[in-house]
Amino acid sequence: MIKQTQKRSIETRAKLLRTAKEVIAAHGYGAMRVEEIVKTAGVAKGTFFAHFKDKDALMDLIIGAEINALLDDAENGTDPQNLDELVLRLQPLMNFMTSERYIFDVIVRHSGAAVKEEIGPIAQTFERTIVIASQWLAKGNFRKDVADVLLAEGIQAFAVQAMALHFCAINNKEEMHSRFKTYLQAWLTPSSQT
Amino acid sequence: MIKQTQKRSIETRAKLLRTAKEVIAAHGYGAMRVEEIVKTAGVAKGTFFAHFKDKDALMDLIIGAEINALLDDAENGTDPQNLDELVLRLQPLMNFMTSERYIFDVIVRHSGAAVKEEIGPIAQTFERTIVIASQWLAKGNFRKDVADVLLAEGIQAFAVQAMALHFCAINNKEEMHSRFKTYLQAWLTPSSQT
DNA sequence: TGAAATAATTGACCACGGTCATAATTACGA
DNA sequence: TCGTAATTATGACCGTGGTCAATTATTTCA
Repeated sequence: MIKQTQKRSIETRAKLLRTAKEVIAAHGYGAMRVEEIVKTAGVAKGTFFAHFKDKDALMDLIIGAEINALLDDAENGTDPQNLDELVLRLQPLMNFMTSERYIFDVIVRHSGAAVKEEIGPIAQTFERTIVIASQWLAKGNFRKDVADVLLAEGIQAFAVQAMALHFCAINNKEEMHSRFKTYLQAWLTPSSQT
Repeated sequence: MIKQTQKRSIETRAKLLRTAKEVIAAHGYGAMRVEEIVKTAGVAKGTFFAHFKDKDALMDLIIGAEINALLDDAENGTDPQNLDELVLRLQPLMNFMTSERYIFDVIVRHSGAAVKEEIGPIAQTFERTIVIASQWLAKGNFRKDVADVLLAEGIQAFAVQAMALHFCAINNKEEMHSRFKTYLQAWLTPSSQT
């Protein structure tokens, strides 16, 4: 049986998404309430859950889209050739991911796919990041004794670590990036150590 | 003004903790309900929140204690001298952390301290892990071109990465450990690569 | 010992995510 | 154009974490 999606349904979904983005723009991600969205959009609460599995799924969608936009930016321009350029290129991404504690939590929760068949938007951006980073590594002036994909996964691991530590009250945004650089220096250019 | 804690209060808190552990033992961490605990313990719901900031704080306490016990085990015996021994020594810890999706989420949420002054139990175990691991690294046959503490932080980052990827339906427990080993090989013994 | 001060407990109440039987709307064949 | 089936929307309702003014228990001290 082929399910026919009615035009009405598509419009409702679009309206919910639009409203969600407005609410988020106004009050931030963590303050987003399903009840506020449905009230603002003028639909019943049940309608929301007919369109999105749960609140987290909506967040996955919206945050995933934001990350993708930032990855688009990161892909533009000449490939980073060294450590500083690499760290700099990833700064907007990490800044967004740490702009709210709630965002970081959602991202970590969705960074691994729940089911093989259905990889969520955020999990897809993680895979995309690996692809992009390993291409940079292949062309740039980095360690060559291990596979680029493995190196890229390491970059991701260190980025998560630096971001997680950022949420200690002691650490600020600047420390996050410099810590990240320290990690990558040891990871990507081991021979350059003194 | 010195706040005096009454004996009654200490007993109530102990009863809540005991009951919580029983409930968890019976149904798992993720299925733990505050309402079930207070009902079983025979106290009002408000009493629970007079003793613990929120449900997460209780989890922080109980899971932190469990991790500490596993770290005690890991500290015993001769220090791991090579990669295989290191990975093997950390297996019980990683197995516990990934035994439930909910546990891993709680751990990640608490791995960074929220406030400088008050570092929670789980965050403390993360610091303790760094100390233990860097001592192993100092004595064992591992890379010496960077500080042991930095290397230890990397181990933690890769462990988290391996555990996060474990929750993809595709990956099983065995893959988690072998993936972890692959990471550590590139991280701890870069010169050994072909 | 009794009354005031402090500590601990209570449970009705709220917030908010999520469910589901029912109703309304739309699509489609005759 | 009507009747029927499929799709979508509705909102009362539930589960559960968390709050707080009121009540009860305990301590202090004259």
